[in-house]
Amino acid sequence: MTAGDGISSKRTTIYDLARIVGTSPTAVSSVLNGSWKKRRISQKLADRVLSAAEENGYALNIQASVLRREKSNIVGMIIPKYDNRFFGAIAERFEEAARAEGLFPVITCTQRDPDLEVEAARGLLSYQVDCLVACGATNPDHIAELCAANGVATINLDLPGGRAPSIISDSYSGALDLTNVILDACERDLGSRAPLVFIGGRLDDHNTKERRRGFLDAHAARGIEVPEGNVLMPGYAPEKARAVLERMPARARGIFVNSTITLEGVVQWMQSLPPAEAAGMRYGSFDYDPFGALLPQNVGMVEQDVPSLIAALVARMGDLPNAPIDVTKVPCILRLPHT
Amino acid sequence: MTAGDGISSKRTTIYDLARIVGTSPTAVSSVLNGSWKKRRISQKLADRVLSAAEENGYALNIQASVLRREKSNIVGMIIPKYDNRFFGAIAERFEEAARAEGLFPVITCTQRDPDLEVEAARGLLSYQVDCLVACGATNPDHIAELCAANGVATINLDLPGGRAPSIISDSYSGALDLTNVILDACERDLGSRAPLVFIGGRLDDHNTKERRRGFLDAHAARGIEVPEGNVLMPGYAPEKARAVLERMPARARGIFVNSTITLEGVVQWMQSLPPAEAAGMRYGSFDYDPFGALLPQNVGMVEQDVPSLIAALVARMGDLPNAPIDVTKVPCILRLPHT
DNA sequence: TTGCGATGCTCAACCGATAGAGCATAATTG
DNA sequence: CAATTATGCTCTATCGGTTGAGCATCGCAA
Repeated sequence: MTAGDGISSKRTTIYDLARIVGTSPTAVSSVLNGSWKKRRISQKLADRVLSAAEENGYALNIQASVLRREKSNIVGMIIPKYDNRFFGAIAERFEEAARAEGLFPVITCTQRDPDLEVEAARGLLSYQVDCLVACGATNPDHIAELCAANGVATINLDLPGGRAPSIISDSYSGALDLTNVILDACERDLGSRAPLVFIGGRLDDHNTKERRRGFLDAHAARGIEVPEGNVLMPGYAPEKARAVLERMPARARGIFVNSTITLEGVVQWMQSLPPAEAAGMRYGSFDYDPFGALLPQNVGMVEQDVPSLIAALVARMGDLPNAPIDVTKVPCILRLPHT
Repeated sequence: MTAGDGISSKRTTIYDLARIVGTSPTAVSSVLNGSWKKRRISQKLADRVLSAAEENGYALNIQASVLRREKSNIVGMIIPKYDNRFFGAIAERFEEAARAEGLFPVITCTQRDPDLEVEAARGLLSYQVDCLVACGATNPDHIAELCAANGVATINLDLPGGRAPSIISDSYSGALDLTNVILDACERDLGSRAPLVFIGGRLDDHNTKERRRGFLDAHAARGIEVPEGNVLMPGYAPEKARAVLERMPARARGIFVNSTITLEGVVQWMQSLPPAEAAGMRYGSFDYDPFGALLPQNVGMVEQDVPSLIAALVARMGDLPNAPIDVTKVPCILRLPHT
């Protein structure tokens, strides 16, 4: 790039191409966006425009394009974190599915911070997203209202809301199955029929509520009473889980862990115990992690079916903006250690 | 929302707010973008505009704003995957840092697919990004050329390139340290001074090359010769690693794993062995994973210092577009099992 | 030879925000 | 009191692409 090479600093526009080819900007635009057949542009002109675009490294200015069009073809997603397999897979699959639909995905992560959630949603609205997916949002209805005020449709993913269609995992059934797996393992391996300990999450969180319900029902079906102190919901953070387990008076035998993030704390805690004591424990966890699955006392993990969740999401996106405000539950996949 | 409520379907614009407040669109715009002081708008009018914006759920139309401005304040990043802690942390921290600088981050993931990488870069260019970060790109120079053609600056992250500044981890030193940790553990725990096995990655990948160099130098410093067959580079995929380990003639005692993704395959393979045999092995891995760190035979992980990488990235972004084309190496953090 | 549709293209307005220039009115100075 | 400066706002063009309307020209049939 030599000095005085003035062209390099400016992007090529359809006006440049029009001048080069000797036609109108309209013709160039219609050739480049594919509407040229409908607009009766000749094949010959189209070819000339395309090769000029190629030669000059033309790149569409989305801003200008979206500004004029009614639909942006941009779909937004807010997601809490990228620090576990579940959300990572959601993000990857969502991008993949959106691209397959000819849409442009923009994902932004909100660190589980309600304020950042709103700020991020507002940011995505600025992009004129056609649709906003609120994944694992702490207050999905607030997001939905914000979007409604801007005429943008929303869908809730992972956590349901009352103002938009929701796609969520069937946490109840998953928890029921997982509880049974852990109870069986405790009986088989440890000869214990003691009630399990439930750890992680918050009671105001829908998934935690459902999983707790499945946890309790599985015990009830066996006639095992669960003392109130066995259900610990100090949030998801590993340190919180660890602290609460350390303060627990009686020693747990079997543990139901509400998320892999919480599981980190549980495993840290177990590794701090005398090995013999830790060996007398079993646990299972919601959400799947390939390394977590390989830990010694882990007897099962419940994997959320991300491909199906995204498929359901895309289907609902097709129905927008008149989709019914309902809740779609997708079954989970129980992953047992392959022995 | 009643029928005939025509307003609900349209987004609020500065023209709407101007009409509501009884002022000009220019005044509204300058109040909302913060330039009102410079433009001598009164505090009184500013307050009225702000409350009207609040009441009407106004959201800026970025497309229009960026179209008019010279800088977009949008920074793009392409990233290979979201399926491990390293890239997850990169994405989270990058978003955080960008926002702190008043920039708008857009990240898109490319599935380690070279074509998708280019397509994604082109997509981000359409957004008029001021700067594009190519993280872990298979062909960073191609991306850099594409961007240069559009007058956009690039920075390489994680993998270096020759046409843009690069911020990478000091893989050589990290690998040297990790190799020593594993060799020590093998000698201490197993009484073995056999050369380790190196597994994962590709030789055309800069990081793999550097780590292999550190691996070999650590052996050389101890006078341990490494047979060529001990260095296995079948890519990163777990299945590839597993397959290649199964085909290995001699049994490994200590293993240097090139990434957590590869580690999945290694651990699967070890769990398929007779437990006594697996117990006689030790390994360490590049990149940190909290569960991976807790696996029994794991004697150490090298964590890339993501906060420092991002800090270096942001510093370089400030120098653009005239930043020197150099390579910044950030030291890694050795994480040992806390005994 | 006129009439009419098909073909191939151009014109002008517009999307929403912004920046420079401009224009009143009020306050201050000589 | 006129001249100047400060204050507070509005006007207009513009970014680049898209869209509906419009305008030649050509071929073909009556």
